[in-house]
Amino acid sequence: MVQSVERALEILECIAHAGGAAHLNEIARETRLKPTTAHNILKTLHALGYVRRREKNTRYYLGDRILNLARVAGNDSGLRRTLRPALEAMAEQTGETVFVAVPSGDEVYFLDAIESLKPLKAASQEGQRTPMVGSAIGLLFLAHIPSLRRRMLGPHADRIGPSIDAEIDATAERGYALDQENYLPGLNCVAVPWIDDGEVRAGFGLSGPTRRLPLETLTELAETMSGIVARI
Amino acid sequence: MVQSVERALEILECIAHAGGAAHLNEIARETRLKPTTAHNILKTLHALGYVRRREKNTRYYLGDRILNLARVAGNDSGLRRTLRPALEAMAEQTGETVFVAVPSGDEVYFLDAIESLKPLKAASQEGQRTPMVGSAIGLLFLAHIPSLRRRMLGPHADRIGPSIDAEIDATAERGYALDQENYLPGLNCVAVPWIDDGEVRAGFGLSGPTRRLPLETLTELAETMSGIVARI
DNA sequence: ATAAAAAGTTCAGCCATATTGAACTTCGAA
DNA sequence: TTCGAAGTTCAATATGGCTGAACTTTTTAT
Repeated sequence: MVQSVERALEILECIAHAGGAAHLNEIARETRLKPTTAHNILKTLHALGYVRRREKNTRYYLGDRILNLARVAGNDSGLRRTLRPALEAMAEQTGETVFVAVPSGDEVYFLDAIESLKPLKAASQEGQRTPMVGSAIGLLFLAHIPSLRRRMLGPHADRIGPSIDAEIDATAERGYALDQENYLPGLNCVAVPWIDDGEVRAGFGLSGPTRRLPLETLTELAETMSGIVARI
Repeated sequence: MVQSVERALEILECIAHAGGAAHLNEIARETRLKPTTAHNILKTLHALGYVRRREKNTRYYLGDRILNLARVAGNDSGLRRTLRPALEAMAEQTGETVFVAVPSGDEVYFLDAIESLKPLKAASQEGQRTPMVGSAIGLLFLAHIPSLRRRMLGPHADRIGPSIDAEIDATAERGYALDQENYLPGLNCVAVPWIDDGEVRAGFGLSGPTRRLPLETLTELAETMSGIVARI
């Protein structure tokens, strides 16, 4: 492991996590680097265009050059377009709030969503991010992407939550993920994977009030959703 | 400058440049690194999720984690939506092929375009990339973004083309960029900047056959386009 | 407006760390 | 199956990055 590479990327993620802009000391604290070291790396990132600064304040911003890589690495809008019909089918057939999410580093990113039309409904989280641990959709990714699981949990899985490892195993076993009021009391979720070219590229989720979605209903919905996904 | 950070990013750009996948030796050759060094850095990038590998072959691919940063750094679709009306106005008022482009690292990226309806027209380059040097739109960015100019040309500007420095100065002076058959014989272009919050975020370009677009017409078009941009 | 505090930047020396080449293993073409 | 090419590991070494102290700039408080 090349130390400074790891640190540089940690700094970039740190700025991203702070919403795209951060102060040197903020970054240094967050990454547990000495301010001087953080400064050195930021200077490099700045010189290369991956980080920028504005006249007004002393913050460090993420630079456009990152988009250079992203445009090749993958394109969200293409993916969204591909999956939209399936999402619409799910919304129609289930009547609940449904969404598409992708693993984005150590977090889950909500790519697209359709809200239920019912008076009591789960909110769309389109454009938001959520930690991997603690949601059905995150569980889904952890269960299907071994490298992610290794990176996130490693040997000290228990620190995050007891039984988390067992939960992931159960999810992997049954193929889809369930969340019964873990993410939020009163809210239940199911999530099924979209597997393309042998790997999980995205996940479809459905959430709604517990009263409408008992365990039995959730498992039925998982079947319905899997059926739709299979036809993509 | 932290050397290994620079190298790591150069490697990522190298993979991106190769279309998203590359062999170790390819990367090592391109970046002028020893294969072992490249391997070390790639191993780090791989462990962190910025680079991935597939079972089938030994190539290194760009990983999804980069999108993590890109989602915060900026979003092309938002920008495109903002600029679309202006682009449509230009298409209507000029009748030529018009486009929106952004600086993307050391290259120009074509974000959006509307093709002329005339029988002889410039092609849309939407989604493509082009070097900074050699096009009106690139000239525009070089003239308006000092840091970019420094990075691209540095002290040895003459190596790239004679008089390139003079051309950039002239572009900066008049505010918009011109290309008379430099990019392609028979093709003329104008490009005007969109300045937001004190900095160039994108550029609007127009191109068409030389016969329809003599110098005088080009300067008039620059006025027209600037007027439209000012109203964004 | 001024001063004090906080934040950011520069620098030179030292030691940890990345680099290196050589040896080894795996992959892929013939 | 063989052979050449591509990828990976390892230990030694020198390089390059880290560090703290001193300095400058920016921000906040009075």
